[in-house]
Order: sequence, then structure tokens, then C-alpha cells
Amino acid sequence: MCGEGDPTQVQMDGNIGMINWNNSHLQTQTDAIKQTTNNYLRRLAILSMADLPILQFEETIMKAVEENTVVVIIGETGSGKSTQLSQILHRRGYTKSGIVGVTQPRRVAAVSVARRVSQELGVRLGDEVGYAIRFEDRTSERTRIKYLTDGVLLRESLSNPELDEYSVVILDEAHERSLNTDILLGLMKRLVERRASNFKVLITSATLDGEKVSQFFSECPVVRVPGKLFPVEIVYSHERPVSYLESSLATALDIHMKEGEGDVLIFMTGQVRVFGPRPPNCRRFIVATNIAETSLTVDGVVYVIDSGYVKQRQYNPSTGMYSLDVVQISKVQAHQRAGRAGRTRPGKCYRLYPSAVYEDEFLDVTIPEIQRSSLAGSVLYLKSLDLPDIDILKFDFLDSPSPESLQDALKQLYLIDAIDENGLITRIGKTMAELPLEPSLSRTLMEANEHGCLSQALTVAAMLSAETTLLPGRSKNTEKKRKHDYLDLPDGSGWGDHIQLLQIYECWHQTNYDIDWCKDYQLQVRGMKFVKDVRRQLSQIMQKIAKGPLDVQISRRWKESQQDYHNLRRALCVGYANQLAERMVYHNGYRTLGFKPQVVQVHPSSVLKPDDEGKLPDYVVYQELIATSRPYLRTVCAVNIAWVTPILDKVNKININKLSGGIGRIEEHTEENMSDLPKTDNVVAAVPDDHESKIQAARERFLARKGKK
DNA sequence: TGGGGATTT
Repeated sequence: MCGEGDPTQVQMDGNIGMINWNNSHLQTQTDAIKQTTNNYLRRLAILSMADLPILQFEETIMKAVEENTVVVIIGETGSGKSTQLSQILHRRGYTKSGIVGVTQPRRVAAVSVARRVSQELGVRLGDEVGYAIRFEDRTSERTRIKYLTDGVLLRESLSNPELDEYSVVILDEAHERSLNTDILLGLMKRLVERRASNFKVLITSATLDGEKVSQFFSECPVVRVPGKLFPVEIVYSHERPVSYLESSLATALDIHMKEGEGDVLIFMTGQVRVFGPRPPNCRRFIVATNIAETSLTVDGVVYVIDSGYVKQRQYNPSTGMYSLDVVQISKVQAHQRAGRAGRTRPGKCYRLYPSAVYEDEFLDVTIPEIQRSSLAGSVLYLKSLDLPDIDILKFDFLDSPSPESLQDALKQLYLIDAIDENGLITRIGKTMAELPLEPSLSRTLMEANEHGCLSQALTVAAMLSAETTLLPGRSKNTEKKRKHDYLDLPDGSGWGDHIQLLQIYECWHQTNYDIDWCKDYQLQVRGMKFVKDVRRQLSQIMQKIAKGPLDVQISRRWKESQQDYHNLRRALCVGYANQLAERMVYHNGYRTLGFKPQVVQVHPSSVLKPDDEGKLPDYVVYQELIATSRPYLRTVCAVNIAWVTPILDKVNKININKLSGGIGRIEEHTEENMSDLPKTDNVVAAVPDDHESKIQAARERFLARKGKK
């Protein structure tokens, strides 16, 4: 919870005398000054706040921890669990035999909570208390309490599956059910059996589902710690509004006229730009998405307006398509939203839906991310752990993904050579897992390295990893007189968006990474810097894997050579074999291959160019298939049919039962029966229906024509 | 010619 980072919430520590870490640092005057400042901050913090609820439960918690390997702690907002649990364990000696690691789903939380704890203990950040997030490891040999993102802990467990250096792992904010935390939950379950004698796991959750987690960990104890929230009055609507926008506006104005002081936080599904007449005096109205449920804390909020909806990204494993849907929130989310009204004093939450809807229609908990995402990356990760006792299809998840989703992941991994036809991880797959990239990009890098275009592929991979959209939108009304227009940027030479991204970065490189150049072309500076960081990291990892220097330097002469980016595009084709589409015969629509076929369009923002006859390339690979107003291929690259043919052969050979480990999971076949199955087109993953077989026939005619050329 | 919630290695 963000609340534990508030400067006002600090422990009244009765055990200060036990903490004597800082004595050794008082060597120089500078250190002394810092120390004085730290002490001052600390005293200030201690004075400003009464004790946190969790400290009253110290004995209860410690008794549970001493008697059990796994303990679930349910602590509402403001209980102090994120900052205090690690310190309690430290006081009780658990940092003598190893590190106390605390995972967070978000980078900012890991950093801010670590900073907070180091202040409370009066030590320098990075010494006894540190944090580790991507690109930033602020820990040292002295570090005993380590905050880290769940993703970083997963990375660590790749090289050290037993997590030997940790005496305790605390999975914080488990109720958010982030993909990585869910995988860690499964791994912890295995680990506590293997390291029962010297390892403890604490799982903290803000809400309800403690019993479920307890059952998952063989009925481990659940300790409930009250939060420090003020009461929040819930006000339901009598009916669902026709327009949520109008309704929330009306409610907001109503609050403004009738209610006392305090800001208003409005949860909507997307960006809104309404609120015309500004109220005469100063009351803030904050319109937010679900970002305000977790990441963002706004002080001074007393009123919350909850639309009851959220925009959620979902993945359909049968079509490989993502969609962004407006869905009803869960009870847990509604609870979180309401809680935002009670942080500073008693508040009110206006729910724009009737209580019957809440009771009858809302799910108890949010559908975990693991059931809404493509799992290729996670499955590859689990396979690469190479734990003989872990079978991915039987992996013990708190909430299992659907068999379809797991099979989809296996198919994808097979098509890009990460696993073999028996579902066993290949040498290629093993290497891929070491790269902090989605499998398609990892595979692309490896292929590129074989064909002398690693440097280009590194750039493409880094550009695609950018957090935000780098390129400016193509709106016509922003014709500001700038030095340059984004239209002056390279256009991918007709080959598509990956190539354009490569060319843009190379241009930036030629300016010696000039920030003003980014601004001139309306490229997001922060995004471009991030790309540079990622590229450096990827280069290092690739060299480490290769155990020697590789050519990762950016060529300064791309303009001079008339490249068709042949090798790079081929590498992309190999890497994105699971995301391949074929153009329709008579128009520029595409049909996806390898999934249940979908007819899709190239996104209008693409720089892919048609030929003289107005036709787009026969085959493309795509970065993303997303259904918005229509299904679109986003970020595409033209590839050659010669590279595609072997992939299609592979698609046709997929035997999902073998991929799943030979044991039929859907049909109850015996293993012998499986191995008897002929490797013919009859074993295609998706049996074509009549419509599809027509498409198939048309495609064959098309291919035949192509072949004659 | 379209629209975009939030994360992370």
C-alpha cells in the first residue's frame, strides 16, 4: 500500500536500543552530518505519528512465524505491513541467517518503501536496507532487508532457484495478483518444502481472500491486522446511470454543493476532459483510472465516486488476440476504491450502481492477471528453471490458467524453437529465458546473432520494450511550427514498423543521443532514454551468454548501403513465427496463421507500404494483434515467403498432446497411443471448419500461383 | 486511416 510510505506514518519504536547498525558509519564529518539529518528525520517521523496497528500484533505475528513456515498477514491500508514486517523480523533475529526480501509489484513502491525503512532504522539506503529494481541495484554485502520487485526476484531465482541467501521472503500486495507474484506463490510453495528448516514465507494481502491463500499453503495461519482507515460511508445509486460521465458530473456537483471540505476522487475507465465551469472556491476534483487504486495516492480525498467499471486488457488464447474491454470491477476493487476516501478523515463513497448489483453481479475478487495474459514468457521461464519436480501443465498455481492458455503458450514456444515437439526446453529456449524480453524478441536476437545483424536486432528489441509509445500521434490538428516534423523521420523504407524503429534509433545515435533532437521530432525523451538503457542491458546479457565480445555497435553508415534489411527481417520472421499473417488474395486484409484464423487489418499507424499495384506484402510478422474498433495488427514487418514456408510446415505438425508432455490432458489417451499418432496434417491444432477450409483452399491456390512466378 | 487501463524482467 502506498500509505505506508506516508511521512506521517511511522512506528513508535520501543526497541531503538536494539538497532546499532549506524555506529560504524560515523567516520567522516559528512557522514556525521548525514547521520544527524537521518536522526532528525527519524525523530520527526516518530514524533508525528502514533504507533501503527501492526506493532500491536508483533507477538501474535512472531508466534505464528516461529511455529509455521508460511504465514498469511491480512492488513488493510495503513496497517504498516509493508514497512514494519521486515523490521519486526529483523529485530527478532531473522536477518542473522539471511536476507529478509520483500517483493513489490511496482518499482516505485520498492524504492519508496525501502527509503522509508532505511530512514526509520536510521541507516543509509543501500547499506543494511536496500532495494533492487531493473537497472538499479542499491544493495551491498551489508544489506539485510531488501525490497525488490517481484520480477527481480523471479530473475534471481533463475540463477539461484533455492534462494539460499534469503531467510525470509515476504510477498507483499499479493491481493493484487500480479502475474509475477502468482508465479512466485507457486515457486514458494515448492521452496518451503525443500527449505523448511531455514526459510520462512510471509504473504500479505489487503483483503478477503486470506483463507484461499491459507488453503493453498496447507492451512497455514492467517493473522489479521486492522488498518488505520477512517470509516467510509457507502452511498449506492438506485439504478445504473445511462451516462456514467453525466452521472459522475452530477454527483460531483452535488457533493460540491452539499458536502463539507475535501477533495473528490472520481474513478472512470479512461481519460475524460469534461468539468467545464470551475467551482468558485477551491475543491479539487480528480478524475482517475484504476491507477489511483494502487499506484497513486492523492492526499486530501474525502469523497470517492466509483463508476464500477474498469478497462482491462484480456488475451484470447485461441485467436492470439488482445482486447481492451470495459468490465465490471470486483468487490475487492470496489473496496479499495472506497478506502481512498478514508485516509485522512471519515469519508463517503458514492457508488454509481445499486447495492444489488454489487452483491449479485460483482465478482468477489479481480480475475488474476495470469488468467488474462499470454503465458509464453512465463511458461518458458518455468521450463527454464529445469526443476525435475515441476511439470508446467500441473504447476501448482493459486488460480490456474486455462488449459487452452497453457497450450497456446506451448504452441508459441514450439514455433520459435524454445521447446521441442515433446515440450522439452531446447538449448535455444534456455538461452532465451535469460533475456529480459518476451520470447519472440529473445528468439529474434539469437537468430540475428547467427546472421550478423545482432546490433540492429538489439535496437529493435529495445525500442519495442519502451514503456510508452515513442512516436507522436498522427493527429492533423497539431501542425505546430516545429523545427522538424515527425514526418521527416525515417519511414522504415517500406518494410514496416520494426525497421522504422531501428532507423529512428540509429538517427538518434548519430546525434550522439541528443535530447533536443528527440524534442525536435516529438519523440518522448524519457522513453528514448529507457530504450538506451534496455539496449545496453541486452547487449551485456548477450555478451555474457556468448562468453565473449559481440558486435553490438551501431553502424554509422546505414544510409550509404542500400540495405533491404534482409537478415534482420529474416531474424524477425524466425522470432515471430508465432505471430505471422498472410495477405488475403484480393485485398490488403491479412489472415493470421498459427491461431484460429482471424481476418485482420494492418493498423493505420503502420508505415508498411504497398507495392506499385497497391498491394501490401504477402506475409508479415506482427508485434501485437489487438481488437479495438476492429482487429488490428500493430507494428508489422514484411517477410519473405521462403522464410515462411518452413514455419507453416511446423504449424501443421503441431501435436498438442506431445507438446503437453505426452500425457493427453484434454483427451485421456495413453502415452502409447500418442506416440502412434501419425504426424500428418490431420493433427493440426485447430481442425478447419467449412469456412476455414475454403480459406485454406484459396490459400493453396494462391501459394501455387506464387510458386509459378 | 484509428483511439490507448495498469504493471514488470
